[in-house]
Amino acid sequence: MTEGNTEAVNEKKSLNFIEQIVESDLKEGKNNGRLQTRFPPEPNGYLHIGHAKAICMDFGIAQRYGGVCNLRFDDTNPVKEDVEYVDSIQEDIEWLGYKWGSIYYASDYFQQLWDFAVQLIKEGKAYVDEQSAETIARQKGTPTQPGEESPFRNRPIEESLTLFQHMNTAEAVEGSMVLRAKIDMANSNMHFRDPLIYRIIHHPHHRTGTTWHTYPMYDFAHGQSDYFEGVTHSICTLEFEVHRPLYNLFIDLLKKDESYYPRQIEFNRLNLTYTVMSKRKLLALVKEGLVTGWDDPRMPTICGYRRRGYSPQAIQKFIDSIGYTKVEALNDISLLEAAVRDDLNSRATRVSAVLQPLKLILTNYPEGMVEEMPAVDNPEDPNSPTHLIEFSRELWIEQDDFMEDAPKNYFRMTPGKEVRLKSAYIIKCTGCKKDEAGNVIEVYAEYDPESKSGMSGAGRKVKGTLHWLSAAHCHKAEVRLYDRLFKVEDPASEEQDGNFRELLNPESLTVLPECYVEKYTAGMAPLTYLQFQRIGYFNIDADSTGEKMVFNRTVGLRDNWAKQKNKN
RNA sequence: UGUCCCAUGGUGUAAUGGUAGCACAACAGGUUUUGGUUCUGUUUGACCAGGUUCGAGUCCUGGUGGGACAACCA
Repeated sequence: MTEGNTEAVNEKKSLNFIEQIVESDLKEGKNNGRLQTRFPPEPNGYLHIGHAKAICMDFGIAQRYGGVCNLRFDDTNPVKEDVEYVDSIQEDIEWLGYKWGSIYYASDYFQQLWDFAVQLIKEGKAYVDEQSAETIARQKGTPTQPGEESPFRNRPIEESLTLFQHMNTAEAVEGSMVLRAKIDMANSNMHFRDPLIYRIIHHPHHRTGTTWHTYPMYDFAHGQSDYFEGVTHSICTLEFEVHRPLYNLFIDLLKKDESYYPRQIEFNRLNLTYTVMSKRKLLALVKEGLVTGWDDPRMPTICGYRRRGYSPQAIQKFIDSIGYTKVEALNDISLLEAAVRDDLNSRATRVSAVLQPLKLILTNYPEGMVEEMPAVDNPEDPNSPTHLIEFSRELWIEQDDFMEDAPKNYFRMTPGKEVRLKSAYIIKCTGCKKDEAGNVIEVYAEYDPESKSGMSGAGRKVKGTLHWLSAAHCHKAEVRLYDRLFKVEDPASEEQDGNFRELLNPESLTVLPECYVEKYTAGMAPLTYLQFQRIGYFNIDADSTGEKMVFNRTVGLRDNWAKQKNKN
């Protein structure tokens, strides 16, 4: 008999609806058995966690089914786009752990798209409209009322051809004319009511400079770009559902080969409680200085989470847990926090830090004596290394860890009770000193020399265990605590007339400039994953200098005491 | 008075016509040199009405509720 069978390996995970489609397409031999996806961001902002969901789908599904995923910048609107974003997008995808096959730009296809547009004009399927934007909008009708046809709709083909050429010259006046596809002004799908496919823009393009003066719109670029590249599964979010018929229509006009047809599939966006995901709003927060930048640790951007101390694995785990469906969901932030705690529990190095310091004096510990106590880097790892931490007569503990009159279920320092100092001794609290105002300024205790960790006397049961730092052997540090960016659960739904700024949580950032941290952290690089024992997960900020280290709180530890305290 | 999409515990998500399960959250307890981790247990669910079927969360019809669509944005 084989010992310890492989049962666990067979653990079946159900496929999401997109995986099912891909699997069956592959099985049926569609597209000659090819799988090709693309991640198509517009380089007009930094990537946020909603993009991470798309990235995990686009790159992940290609990986799982032996396909390829390319990165394509959807750069058809030079007014909003910039190379700054092109660079940050690549950095963020790589940080998340994905590799693209090739990098493409929609702007690579400007000539092909132009030629296709010319072909449509020649076939009488497109025309230049010289009406104003307002007039065209009015003629569009409404979702419940049909539109009316433009007076230019049936102008001679030659005229449209000439005007289209003119649209691409420096002399063309922005807004004076557009190219429209001639489809059906009465169609119930608004996107079929002679959609605009080219508009005049003189703003220089980040890649093509001033070569072009007229640029294709999304609907005339996206599907065609997919087609030119050979994308088989064009996966996007739900709001593009109504664009799909138009996507297919242009593909049909382009198609030369029965064996290949790209397919658009839509899934639900990622929405998170207590934050916003709209690029417009995130940009406003940055531009107005309401946050420190795109990488402010309170931002839902990839670079924000990175700086906050989230690991790529934690983000992937979260996205895996919320799944892909067609239901418009609002995901609770606690799912994200659970994922990062779970990941960091095995990843983070444990160190001691005191955020709200209170002096503790061990009155029977010899003055001038210093011991080095071994501390485990990560107790989750059986092979974890240890490091040494100095112990002496004067220590820092947390203010929260002492209470003069304590309730019964308080396991920490209170006169007459014993607690353990982690990795050191069991001590008994003997009293405290207060200032005139009654604030506790020093706590006193006696240590039991027989109870040092590792000695036989250390075995006795003591309910509370505290972290500590030797006052003479630690470093000062600044610690930044972060809370939810918005004070309401769903700012997007509660905002009215752009007042989302008023919904910001005024206490989303708390800076503690006078904290203490173990010397062990001194040589560590920014982005090191740490756990401040008994407090939470923290990360070293890039603002750290040799003089003073700066830490960001990623997420607190689960805190059952806080819950109990509130019940008392 | 349109077209399309969606509806399973508090939240998110499974099941592919055959015992409604999982994760998070919540609650109770065991273990613990982190009030962490871990382990055990508990509470909570099919939008409504019809129909098809031996059998419907699943298929059909009609309602109800939510969302998307009227940018020279993507």
